[in-house]
Amino acid sequence: MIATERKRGRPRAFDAETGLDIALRAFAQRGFDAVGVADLCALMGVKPPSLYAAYGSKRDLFDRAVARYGAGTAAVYDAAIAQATDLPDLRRRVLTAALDLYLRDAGLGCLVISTLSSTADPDLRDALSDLVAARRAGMIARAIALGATRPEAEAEVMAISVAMMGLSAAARAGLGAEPLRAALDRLI
Amino acid sequence: MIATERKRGRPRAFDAETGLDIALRAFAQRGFDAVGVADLCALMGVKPPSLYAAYGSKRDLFDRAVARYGAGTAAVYDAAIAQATDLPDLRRRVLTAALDLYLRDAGLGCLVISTLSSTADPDLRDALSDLVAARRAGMIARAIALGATRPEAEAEVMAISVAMMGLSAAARAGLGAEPLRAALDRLI
DNA sequence: AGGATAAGATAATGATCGCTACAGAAAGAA
DNA sequence: TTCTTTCTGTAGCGATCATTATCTTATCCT
Repeated sequence: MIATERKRGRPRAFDAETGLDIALRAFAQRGFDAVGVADLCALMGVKPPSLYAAYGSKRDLFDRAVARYGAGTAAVYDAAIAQATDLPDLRRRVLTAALDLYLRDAGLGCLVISTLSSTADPDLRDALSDLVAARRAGMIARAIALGATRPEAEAEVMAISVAMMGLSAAARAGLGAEPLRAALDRLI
Repeated sequence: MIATERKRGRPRAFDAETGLDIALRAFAQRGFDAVGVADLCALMGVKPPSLYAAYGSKRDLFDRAVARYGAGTAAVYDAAIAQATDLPDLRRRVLTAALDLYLRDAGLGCLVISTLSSTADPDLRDALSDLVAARRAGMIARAIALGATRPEAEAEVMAISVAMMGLSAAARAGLGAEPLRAALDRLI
């Protein structure tokens, strides 16, 4: 633990990391647009000026939540992709890992996908779309490394991506774990 | 054509059916929440009081759009379900029919699924969720009639439903027709 | 023409949005 | 203590939300 030097001025009365987790949960559950600053403040037990001093803006807070989400899930996806032995195995590993993530915390779905398909902000959609495209690119590269042709790889990864969008939406819609796992078994 | 009896009072300056189509497009493209009454008025070339006089409320207008959408798509899905000969054929017929619908008009996605996964209104979500559940129930009944056990039928229909959610989200995200068709081929 | 009826536009309602000016409070530094 | 720095709460900003009261305009019926 780095010796947190005592800072000058009045100390913050809440933990910024805890607040970020709370925001991440709220954003994943209801999407960026549906979570108001007033909601976030109520959940964190904080007034708007404190939230803005700590995080900048609602969008900045969301971006930090996405970064945290990505940091927490990258290892899972990277491992699934790296360990895949062929195209069907890639699909199976990625989709089962994704569904496990989506079902955590009573079915939050994917923060990125959920907001991508629910926000009205074009800038935000573009940014999240880039994230999804980057993840797809990584899977395509791996599929090609496993011997697939580029068209094959692109089609397979698009199929995986579509399935992920469906699983995220279904998990967030409240569909239970067992039905979704049974359904996923049939998509693999 | 029924002889539209001349009504008393000042005649309406716009066509309510055309306006409903415009609203249907806007709702399917951007979701219920993201389309404001001001947007609808601008698209229809109408002022708010006229819109409210013609349709009641934003929610009423949306409900009428959903009814219209359902009336326009029910035949397609009913045919796909009725013509299916076994479980794989049911999936193939329903998903290809769905994707064709989703790709119309530069990728509107499904009005019901798009709004279901983007609105913050719990009442609206419940109503749309019931619509989706009803469609699933129809498919499950057909699957059982085709010889599947109930668990089999439920799992297969859930797989179809998850794929539909993914396809709708993907189409609305702007992914092209050919990549999506290639991906769908791999999910069948 | 004159009255009845209904749709038009203007303009405003209260509520909520993301965000912030301002002043008071709590800490270290002098 | 007094100064400086940084956070906190109050209270409110302008913008936008869905919705509507009011008045004017256009048409039918007598």
